[in-house]
Amino acid sequence: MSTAVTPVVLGLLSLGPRSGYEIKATVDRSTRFFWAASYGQIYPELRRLEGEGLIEGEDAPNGARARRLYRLTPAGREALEAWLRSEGRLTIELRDESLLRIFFADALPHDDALELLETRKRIFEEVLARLHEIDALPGEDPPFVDLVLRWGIAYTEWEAQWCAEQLQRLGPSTTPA
Amino acid sequence: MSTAVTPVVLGLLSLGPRSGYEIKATVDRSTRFFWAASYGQIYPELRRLEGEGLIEGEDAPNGARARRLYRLTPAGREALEAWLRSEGRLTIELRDESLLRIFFADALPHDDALELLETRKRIFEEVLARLHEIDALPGEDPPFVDLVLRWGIAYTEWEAQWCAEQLQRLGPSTTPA
DNA sequence: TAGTGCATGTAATGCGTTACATGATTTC
DNA sequence: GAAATCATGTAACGCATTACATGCACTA
Repeated sequence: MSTAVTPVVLGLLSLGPRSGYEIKATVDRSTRFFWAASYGQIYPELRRLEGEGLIEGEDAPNGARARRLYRLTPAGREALEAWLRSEGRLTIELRDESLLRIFFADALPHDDALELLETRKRIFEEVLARLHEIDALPGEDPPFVDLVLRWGIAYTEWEAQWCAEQLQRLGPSTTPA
Repeated sequence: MSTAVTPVVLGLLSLGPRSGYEIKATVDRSTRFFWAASYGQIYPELRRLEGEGLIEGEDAPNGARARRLYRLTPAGREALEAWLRSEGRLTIELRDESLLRIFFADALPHDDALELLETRKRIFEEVLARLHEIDALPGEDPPFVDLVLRWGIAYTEWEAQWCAEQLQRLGPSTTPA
């Protein structure tokens, strides 16, 4: 499980055979919210994993358009399960520029500082809208895939709610007429 | 505001003069939860900012131990305020391996999948303990610095709570005697 | 026929961490 | 006298994104 993309590739292939392009597309509407991956990582990784026998590729062109479908091998499934069960510290990292601004908001007049909370609220409301769109997409998801989507929605709602509460608490900003 | 460390350095110096070492130490018990910074970024950045006139350094050795204190210049304060008010997309990125595992947990037997939720819960409970320690540290924080600490505690509690609820919902795991 | 989506791939770039080097001071 | 902490700094490395190159297929 050497690189950070390895689990995403193995995991998505555990849900069914896919091409590199489809892996990227799936990442973009699912894991990218908490685990991003780019073409520059995916394609080299697919070849590496094939070389190691964890996945196998099969040419499946659409007409004259080249396309290569990958599927998990039994060894690949074992590697995925081993990763899911492995011990050791899990990376959980956040990089949140909005929060950083709020952290330093004492450098601003009070109303401008509240504006930062307003902005944060708006950001999460926009994310929430996008998550609802994804949720409305047809097709069943496996239970835990769905659970993580629920998490995304609940978390995003919590963030927006938190901002709303703080805005309330810190006094209605002196809105001009 | 060219690099990612710039706002942290300017922001922390807006709270009072500090050395590079102290900036790193402050980051490690405050912003690192949502905005990390390493020596490899901080020291070069301090010199760059001094060259640009946004901060100024003053030698303030402790005995024979070299030490250089930096403080914000008026231009630096303006740059900080400009950044706080600037428009454009804010980076908000999450990298959460625990969530990634839960996302792919359908590959495991149900009880092992629940184990992943248990692990996530424990992780956030540990973070919460560390945040409470930081909270108990003596000294007043500026209002918005404190607000972000409150956010950290509330958010972490929410995460642990969410795990607890899902564990409840998905059935008590068949705990062996 | 022009634009968008499907499909694969890589080179360059930038960014940030890790690890190391050095040395003084305080604490046990 | 050893270990931890204060203090500054950089080189190497790895990782991930960005941008580009290429070409087919479908649709408006």
